Amino acid sequence: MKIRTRFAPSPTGFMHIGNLRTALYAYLFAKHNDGDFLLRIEDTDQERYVEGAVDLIYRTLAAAGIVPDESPANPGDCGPYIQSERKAIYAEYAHKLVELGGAYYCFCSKERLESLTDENGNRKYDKHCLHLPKEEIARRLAAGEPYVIRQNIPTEGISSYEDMVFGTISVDCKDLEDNILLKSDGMPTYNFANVVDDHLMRISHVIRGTEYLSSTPKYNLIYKSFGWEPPRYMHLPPIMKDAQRKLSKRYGDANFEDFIAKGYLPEAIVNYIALLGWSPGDNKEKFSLAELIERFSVEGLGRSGSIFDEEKMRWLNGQYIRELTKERFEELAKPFFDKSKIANKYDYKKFTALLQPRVETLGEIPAKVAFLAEYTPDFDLNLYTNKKNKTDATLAKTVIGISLRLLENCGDFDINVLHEQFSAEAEARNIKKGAFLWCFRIAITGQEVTPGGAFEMADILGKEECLSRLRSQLSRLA
RNA sequence: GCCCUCAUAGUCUAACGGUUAGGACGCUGGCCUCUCACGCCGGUAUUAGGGGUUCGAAUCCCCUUGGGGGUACCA
Repeated sequence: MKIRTRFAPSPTGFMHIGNLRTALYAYLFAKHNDGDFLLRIEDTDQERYVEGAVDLIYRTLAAAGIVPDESPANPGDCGPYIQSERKAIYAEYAHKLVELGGAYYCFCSKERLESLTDENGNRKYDKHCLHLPKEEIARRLAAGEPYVIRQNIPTEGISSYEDMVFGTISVDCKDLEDNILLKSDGMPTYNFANVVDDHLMRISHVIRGTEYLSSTPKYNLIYKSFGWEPPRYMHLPPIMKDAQRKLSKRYGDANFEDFIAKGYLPEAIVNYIALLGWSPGDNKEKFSLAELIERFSVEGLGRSGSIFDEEKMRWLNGQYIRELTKERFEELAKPFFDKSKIANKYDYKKFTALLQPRVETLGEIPAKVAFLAEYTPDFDLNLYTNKKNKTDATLAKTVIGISLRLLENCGDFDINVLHEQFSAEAEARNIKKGAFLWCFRIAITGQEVTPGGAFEMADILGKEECLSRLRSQLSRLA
């Protein structure tokens, strides 16, 4: 039998890292086994539907490199792939399930349901409508009375299954309730839709979050009533924001698009989340999507929740940035330069070579280059003092004088040539190279820390700017 | 409350009865070096607690504690 997995999000908002990871694992498992991966939209709760959410799901999967074999946009033979468009299918199967004895009509009012609440605030449906006479049911149905269809859970017995991650899960039927399968608006609940769809779409392995771990026996009872073979299950532990809170869609925690906007690379995000809850078994940390498909295994899945750690993802992202070709980095960095204070000033390309080993996310670029636009000649003179290189303002004055003369007399503004001239001059004057360059760099940047050395800074600034800055410094040191 | 479930450093994880408990992030010391960064070398820190079983337990069993999930006309 062909392996078929699915990602079945409900379009209710952001795609956070947890949702993406579920999709990723379902995709990896399918592809590792030469199977199909499908996308199904679970929009049976119209109240929670969020405009644009479906689009976001497509965009996110695409950015992550996850391509569904079947989806609403690219249907196979199991369509429609949007649950709200499958209403008639659910109704048909719900009524069939009633005939099979696995479900029954319920006409109970909200008030009656509420009256079932006990002193502890717990409520469990009492199967009242299960015992309604056939004729009464037919009459009320014919009269157009609103109804729901409930699952008829056996009053005794144990339902269990073998989860591929957690092992045997057993639940006593008496702890289960006759849940609503088909709502009064004719829409199915998740409890029913997931069963019908997974069966009809020939899903072989259901991969989803642990929130369904203990309700799966209940779903298997439905498969049983229909006489269907249930799929295999892999439940995934949650990704946490901290020790006690799950990542939340509602608050936009750790959402994919935000990370992209902050300058994370999709490959790095995918790599990071793949390792959040799955281990290859060895110490390898960097994986391309293709390698993940190759290596993915159920044995590597963990059973406890994992806290999302942006620090580590940032580090991984840095690794990816450093491996980018120069051209690719320039391309990716450009929008961030355009957003910075030096937008359209200086030569971006001269800067990208300096920045590539110095940023872990592209979003750090604007802050790293801002100083160029913020030069003020009256910066703190103490910057000229550097213990290790034994420099101070007095030495700086000498160095600036020499530098100015060299720069004024140079023909081409070639930093390699200048570098030699500066070195020779420093040596002749018995000034240590480190000291010389420290003073020079401070003079032209006004910054203690710069993303690059003195000559690299000079190269970016250009001859005229260097001259003007050096002159301003010479005059204040005079 | 009841049911399901989880538990190795601050974080992600390896070990599937026998290792000085391994790797990574973080933090930190050093090297490199014109500052910063990259890179390289080193260090720090872990089996939640208590009982068993066993020659031997992070690993198996029980209890406790703590965490997560479910208990909806949400998914």
